[in-house]
Amino acid sequence: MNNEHPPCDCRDCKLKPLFFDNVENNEIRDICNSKREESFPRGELVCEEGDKIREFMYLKNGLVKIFKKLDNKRDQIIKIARPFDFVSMLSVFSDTHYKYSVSTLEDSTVCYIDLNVIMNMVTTNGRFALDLLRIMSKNSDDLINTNINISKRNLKGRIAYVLIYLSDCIYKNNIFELPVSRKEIGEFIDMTTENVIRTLSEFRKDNIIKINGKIIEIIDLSRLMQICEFG
Amino acid sequence: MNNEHPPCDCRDCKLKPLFFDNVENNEIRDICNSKREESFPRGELVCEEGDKIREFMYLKNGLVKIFKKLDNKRDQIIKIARPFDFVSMLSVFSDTHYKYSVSTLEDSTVCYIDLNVIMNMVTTNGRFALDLLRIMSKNSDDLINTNINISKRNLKGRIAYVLIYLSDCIYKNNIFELPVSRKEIGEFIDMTTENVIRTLSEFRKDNIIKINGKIIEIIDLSRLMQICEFG
DNA sequence: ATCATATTATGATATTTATCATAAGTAATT
DNA sequence: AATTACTTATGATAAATATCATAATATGAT
Repeated sequence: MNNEHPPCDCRDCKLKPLFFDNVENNEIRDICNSKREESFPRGELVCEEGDKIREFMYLKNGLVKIFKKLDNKRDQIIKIARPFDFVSMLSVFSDTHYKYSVSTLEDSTVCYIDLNVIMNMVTTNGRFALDLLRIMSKNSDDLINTNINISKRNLKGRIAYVLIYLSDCIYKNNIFELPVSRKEIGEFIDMTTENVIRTLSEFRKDNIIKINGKIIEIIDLSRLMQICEFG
Repeated sequence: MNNEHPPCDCRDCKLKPLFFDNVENNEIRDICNSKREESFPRGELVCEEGDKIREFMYLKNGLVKIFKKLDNKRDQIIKIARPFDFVSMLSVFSDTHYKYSVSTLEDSTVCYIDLNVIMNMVTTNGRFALDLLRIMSKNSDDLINTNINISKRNLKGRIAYVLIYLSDCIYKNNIFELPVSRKEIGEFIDMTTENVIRTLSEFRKDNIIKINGKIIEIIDLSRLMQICEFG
């Protein structure tokens, strides 16, 4: 047995169903042998737009934001993603360099797989190729939907939308700690920082949420859903 | 020779480089035998959100809009696409029903290919699979970029952006006929119809463009580019 | 040809949202 | 402990954008 690699547990990886459901054991071995894991504390840059794409990467645990620089003062956050939601496929198959930056919003672990291994598997394992196509297709749809959901809403509706998104999709709890600053919320849903703060304050005054720094508690969900729906 | 099918010319299709560069002659024959072409006059619905996806389709010539219903009064236009820009891959690999509607903005021809033939080719021809992944990846990137380009601009900047887009990318001419109504422009770049009309009128008054119904002539491109850049 | 309907157009006004100013609280650094 | 920079907070004001009203023109249907 080869001891140069860490004990291989890819076969038990909880992300396996994401793309490796249709991957044979010998292929899994290839992946294990070439994979590399890296842990990042909260607030760290995982990759930067312009960087050369060297590996296929996916989020094993944690939370990240995917964003693009607009100017010195402001980024555009494209997506806030958890494991299963994020794989670096956006540019991998169409470009040699990243078009977006990724940084961690919580302590996170990223798994890197040799690009050639992935490419090779696409060409040799048809079901894996179809899985990748399915995931990319899903990603695209999600992007489109998120964009529509944001741009069709007014400011109150947008804040309601993110709060429900964080509560429902990310933390599955009506009380949670914001993983981002007010400024970043604005960069995600196209608002100024002041208006993010103001709108949150209004919700607090109207007893829809409680605010304690970054801790948010949703205390009137039905009202919040109503605002999300009708602005 | 089998005369049940029309003379097969897929090998000469100008769209071949889009995905069939890496497809062998016998596979091209399969495609030819199962393909079907349909012509639509301007303003026709090609598919509607909710429809069952029966075939893989791509635009052979013409111009289409891809959109989603927001409510009775208003759609969201996601993309205005020409051949090479449009293939119905958005939902094909992740869903059984269309998530978006497509309708023609100009007389158009759509080519339909049996989904099973495509799926089968993905699993048997690795380079074709990689080509599809590359195209989907490119599509995603384009979507993200367009969205950012629209949302970061003010109304004048948005109108300047579409005019330049139509002139540069679609018609390659500084004089062209708008393929869409003012309302549709608004549905694409998130403005009210009135403001689209008003802004176009302003540009006319400032001698940046000439307007004659749907005919637009850009007479001061550098000024328009400046507005596009700085709003 | 006529009627109904949608599109283009413009002005007045209301609403929404951004900007500017100021300040207090937090976090990081020296 | 002091300094600096960043975040949160709030109010006042300006600017951007939407809404409402009205009309002329164009388009499609009968």
